[in-house]
Amino acid sequence: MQDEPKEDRQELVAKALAEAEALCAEKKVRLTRLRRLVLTTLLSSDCPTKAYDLLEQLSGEGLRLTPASVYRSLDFLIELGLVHKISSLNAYVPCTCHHKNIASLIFICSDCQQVKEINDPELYASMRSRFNELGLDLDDNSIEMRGKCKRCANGVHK
Amino acid sequence: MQDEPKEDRQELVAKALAEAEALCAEKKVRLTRLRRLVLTTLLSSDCPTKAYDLLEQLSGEGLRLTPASVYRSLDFLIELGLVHKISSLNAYVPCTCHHKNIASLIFICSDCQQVKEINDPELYASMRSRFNELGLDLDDNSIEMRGKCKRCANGVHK
DNA sequence: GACAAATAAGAGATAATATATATTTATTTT
DNA sequence: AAAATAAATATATATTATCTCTTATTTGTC
Repeated sequence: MQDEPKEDRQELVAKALAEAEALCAEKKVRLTRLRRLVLTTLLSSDCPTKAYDLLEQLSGEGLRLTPASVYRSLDFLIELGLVHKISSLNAYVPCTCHHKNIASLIFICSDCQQVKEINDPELYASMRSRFNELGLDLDDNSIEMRGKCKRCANGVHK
Repeated sequence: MQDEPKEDRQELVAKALAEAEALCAEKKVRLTRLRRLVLTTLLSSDCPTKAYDLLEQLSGEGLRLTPASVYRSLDFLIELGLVHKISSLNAYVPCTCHHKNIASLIFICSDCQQVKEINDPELYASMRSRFNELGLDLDDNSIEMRGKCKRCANGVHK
């Protein structure tokens, strides 16, 4: 959503990859070449990426790849919490919470389709407690919502 | 989610249809036969219904029907707010807010997949105001979240 | 009521998204 | 280096959704 610190993109990718490596080591699972490539591609993109776009981009890089392989890698990354699926877009984004294990909300701009992950423990807690009153037990990282991001609300596109 | 008043299902369907008629009249749009059938089918179901299940059910009733027609009807009903799409299930549910124009949250049980629409203006307002602080402007009826419903949290299936 | 305009539905094809299964290959452990 | 485990490939197919063009229906308007 373009309001991150203007740190170099490549640096951010490298940092996120290092975090992913560490997480996989900790969980004793393998960040294989394909999984790393998928994650890198997602991290390098400015917007949610579709499975078949991943397929195409990575195939372009000389890999021989099928949809199933891409989906398996995505599932792995999602399971680990490194990637989120945006159901309403059928697209995927890297997690930006740095694995602090904070439940987050996914905010999707209904104009520009960009995604912002909201870490707001206080808000989350108040939502969770309200749901508990209703007898409902909220899952972590399961909230997808739409609205206008700052830029679009201010009419950037108009 | 099976905790509604034990009013007769058919009565509820009839009531909802009457409300839909009224809404269409007010908006000067047409609740055609197909649209009414689609809505009736959704209202009559205990759980979110998939587009191709609608297709099959309605075809069973002697209609000649294609996917496009079903999707067109769904789009119409969604546009009017009479139906919600559950993106994470690729399925559709009738709106249960009786068109009081109250923004609601969609709660999906991650065990039984049933859907509960939560009308809680206070909670919604507090979320909206928190988002405003972040420069984000929440859309109405755009929130999809998952968790365990009362029954599943209590281990009904165990 | 007859007609033109607007709206909706039907037909048929196809696109986009995702999964299943069996087999092969690669990696880790022993 | 063999066995065990995990991952990837190949191939087929399932599921979800849209496009284009034609036909039917409804809604004013005369």
